[in-house]
Amino acid sequence: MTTSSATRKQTPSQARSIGSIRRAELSRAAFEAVVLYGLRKTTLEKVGDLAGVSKGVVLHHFKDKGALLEAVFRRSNTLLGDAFVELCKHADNPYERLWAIVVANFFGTIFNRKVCQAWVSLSAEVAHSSQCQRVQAACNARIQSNLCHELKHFLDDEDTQRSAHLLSLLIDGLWVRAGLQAEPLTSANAISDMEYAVLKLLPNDKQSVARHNEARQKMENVASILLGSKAYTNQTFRV
Amino acid sequence: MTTSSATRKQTPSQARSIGSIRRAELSRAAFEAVVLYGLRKTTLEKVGDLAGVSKGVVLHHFKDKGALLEAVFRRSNTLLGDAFVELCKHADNPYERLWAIVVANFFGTIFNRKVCQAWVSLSAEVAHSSQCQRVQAACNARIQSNLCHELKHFLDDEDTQRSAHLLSLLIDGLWVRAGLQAEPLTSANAISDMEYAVLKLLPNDKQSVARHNEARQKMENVASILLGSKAYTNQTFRV
DNA sequence: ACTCAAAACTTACCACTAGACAGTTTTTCG
DNA sequence: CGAAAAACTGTCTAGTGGTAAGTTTTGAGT
Repeated sequence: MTTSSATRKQTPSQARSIGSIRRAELSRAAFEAVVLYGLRKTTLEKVGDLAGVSKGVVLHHFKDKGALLEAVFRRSNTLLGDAFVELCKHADNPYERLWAIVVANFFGTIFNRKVCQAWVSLSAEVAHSSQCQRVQAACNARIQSNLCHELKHFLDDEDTQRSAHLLSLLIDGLWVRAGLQAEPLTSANAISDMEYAVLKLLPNDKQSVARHNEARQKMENVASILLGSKAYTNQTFRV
Repeated sequence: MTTSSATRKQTPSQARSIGSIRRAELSRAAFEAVVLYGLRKTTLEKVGDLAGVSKGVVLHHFKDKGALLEAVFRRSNTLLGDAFVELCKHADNPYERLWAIVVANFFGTIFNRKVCQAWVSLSAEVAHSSQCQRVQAACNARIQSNLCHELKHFLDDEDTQRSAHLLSLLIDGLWVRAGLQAEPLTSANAISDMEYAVLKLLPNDKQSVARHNEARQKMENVASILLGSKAYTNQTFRV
């Protein structure tokens, strides 16, 4: 009773407080602003405008600009993680789960020049916040753990660790490139690069290659249905 | 001030104009500022202070802050390239030249948390400038071409291209990680990751492994002598 | 040595931004 | 209802990027 008095909000149908809703709106608007204008030209006022409120409101919900960007960063990573979880529900074996990870990271809706640029900006911006370093570390650890969980079906312990690490590095590399490179880096290209790496790191006899191919195509299909239908585009990373 | 008049004296052997000297000084100071304070807190005034001049001077030599950061970016990439060229002079075969590329990118003097953080910040900042996109593209092309030139001794054309691409992606990934990760990523770790990748992508029979190992150690030695002695540390990326 | 124009530099200034703050409206709940 | 908490607004300040006008230094031509 006394403990719950801290969170005094209790609208039975709506669990979230207005504050948390606003914070979500604002971090979404902030991400949009970074995508639209670039980090350097993203001001609190523009974020407020995009959310339909005044600049002051932004600072009322986030103690400073850093905290706002921190929230955006956390939110982006969460969404990326969610995409993987969603995709994983339709993956039935190690091959498919492996490709669920890859496809979740590179599917067209969230993998494009502007978004990757924003991601790089945010990462750089947020690097001094120890809070965000933990988020980032947790995110990397999660991806790596997910990769390990699947790769161990194909490799021994030592190689599983190293390969998972390499693949996660490759993912980061592709995101940076996509953000910096002038000519756009398509999802197909990125996934193809990952495929080449996977086939070099894992057993690549004829049968394995075929199963990887099959799994990749299935997850790409699932992704295009899931991310296309579910209004993921409007809700999250629309550009 | 006698000091300022002394610095402005130009010996006939020095062909460079005062302007280009100042620009070099300023871009060096700007890089230092980004490393010290982070991009967000790097102001023209601080850059001026680090270079011992007023803010106005900075804008006199660079039309705006973007142009300054652009110069810093170009300068960094040039220095990285020079390190490779320097190293390459002591490499006598494809193995050693391959490891010259790797070692040049990851040797301790220039590969550390602060510098990588600065690199990521700059990359993100500069992504909108088409001028810098060309610099970046040229830089990537150069690394990839260098890699191809050596890899083709071990692989067919198709695999050479793809492997070179993968390795250059891996380099970017490692730089980003080094910048964002809380716990520092050592040169040894980075080079070890590259080694694992190289051995998976290239022929990895006993003899090849031995020659790679030998080449890696030689280039590491050369690097520690070259970069240590030549005051590279003071001149360029001192932290 | 003198002139004078260009280059280097300084200073004063403007528009805008992050952030603080005090005051006002709206929600929430006893 | 009514008071307290939360949401919100407008205003103010310190700082920042950028401009422009003015001052000093440099150096090439006479």
